Amino acid sequence: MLSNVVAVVGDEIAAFELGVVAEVFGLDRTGQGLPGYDFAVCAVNPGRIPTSSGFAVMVDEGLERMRAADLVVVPSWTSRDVVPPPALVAALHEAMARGAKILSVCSGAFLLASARLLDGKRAATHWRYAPILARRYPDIEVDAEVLYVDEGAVMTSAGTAAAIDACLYIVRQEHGAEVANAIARRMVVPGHRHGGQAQFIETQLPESEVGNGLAELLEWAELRLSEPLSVKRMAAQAVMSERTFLRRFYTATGTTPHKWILEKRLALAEQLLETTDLPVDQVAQNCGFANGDSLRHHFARRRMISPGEYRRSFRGRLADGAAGGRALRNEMRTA
DNA sequence: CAGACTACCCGCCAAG
DNA sequence: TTCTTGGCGGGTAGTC
Repeated sequence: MLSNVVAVVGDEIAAFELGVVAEVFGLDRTGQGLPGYDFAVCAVNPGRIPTSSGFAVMVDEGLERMRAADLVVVPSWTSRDVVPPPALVAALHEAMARGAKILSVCSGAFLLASARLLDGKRAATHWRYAPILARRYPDIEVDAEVLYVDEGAVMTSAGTAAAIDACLYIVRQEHGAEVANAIARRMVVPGHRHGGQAQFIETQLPESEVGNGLAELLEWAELRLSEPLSVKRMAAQAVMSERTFLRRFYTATGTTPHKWILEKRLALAEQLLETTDLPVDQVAQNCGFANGDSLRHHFARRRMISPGEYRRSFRGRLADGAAGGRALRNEMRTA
């Protein structure tokens, strides 16, 4: 039975992700007949820790607090490009060996991956980071389409709000659906959400306005940006004639399929340029551009800058890893 | 940069 | 009658 829950943070806190964990496990609901948890937040370096949202949190506990935990949660991990502190990795291994369950949220999967806790396992992370995680750790089977993955001892969940689903899932396993649903009601969220995180990929218009069965197709296409996406193929996927598809597409998105895909591919290219050192030709391939020239052509035309310049200016502005992580997460939050 | 080729996509229009 | 569908033509844009 999980009764002692510890959220562990690095040198920067993702406020929402930590907040979700604290809301589910840290709030005393025993007065309403719901289970109580001994909840704490601990830090690699205790003290005043800034959040990515402009305010700071006081964390008193250090890593030794993890020794009592039945469940260790990593709500996010700031420095995805930096080797994590050995003491933190050791504490995670110790917790795992002791039989504690470990849960990561969003970019927290990078910490677990770096600590080699995900080797040979399936894992989830925010959809924007999934390709990066998969590339960096070929041994991990990254699933970009689910809200969370339960591998028993280790559990990973997708971006931001998927933390709610993952935490409630844990409660449901321990205490049953009734308890989990009661907590969900208190939080005013659905007790159990179906579907993958793909449903949160930003679309041109609110989903309610993307009718005509186009919403599914947009999701489908967005997950396949690296593949050839002709009008013919998409129309077939949407089970429509090409002419009707074009009309409905324009009605739903306000743009044409070709322009929509181009914009999505450019956005993906920007992300890869910012967060990886892949050569431009490789970035182009991963984004569905025929070659580097094609990417450079469209990038220059729509962004008024070359891919190389874009990468240099981004890296120049955000030289240190922490600032880069903050910018990425802030950008993600607007998605 | 040029040229051939291909795909896109939008007006038009007949059919349901 | 009004609306939607879907085939066709061909100018334009993208690809090689």
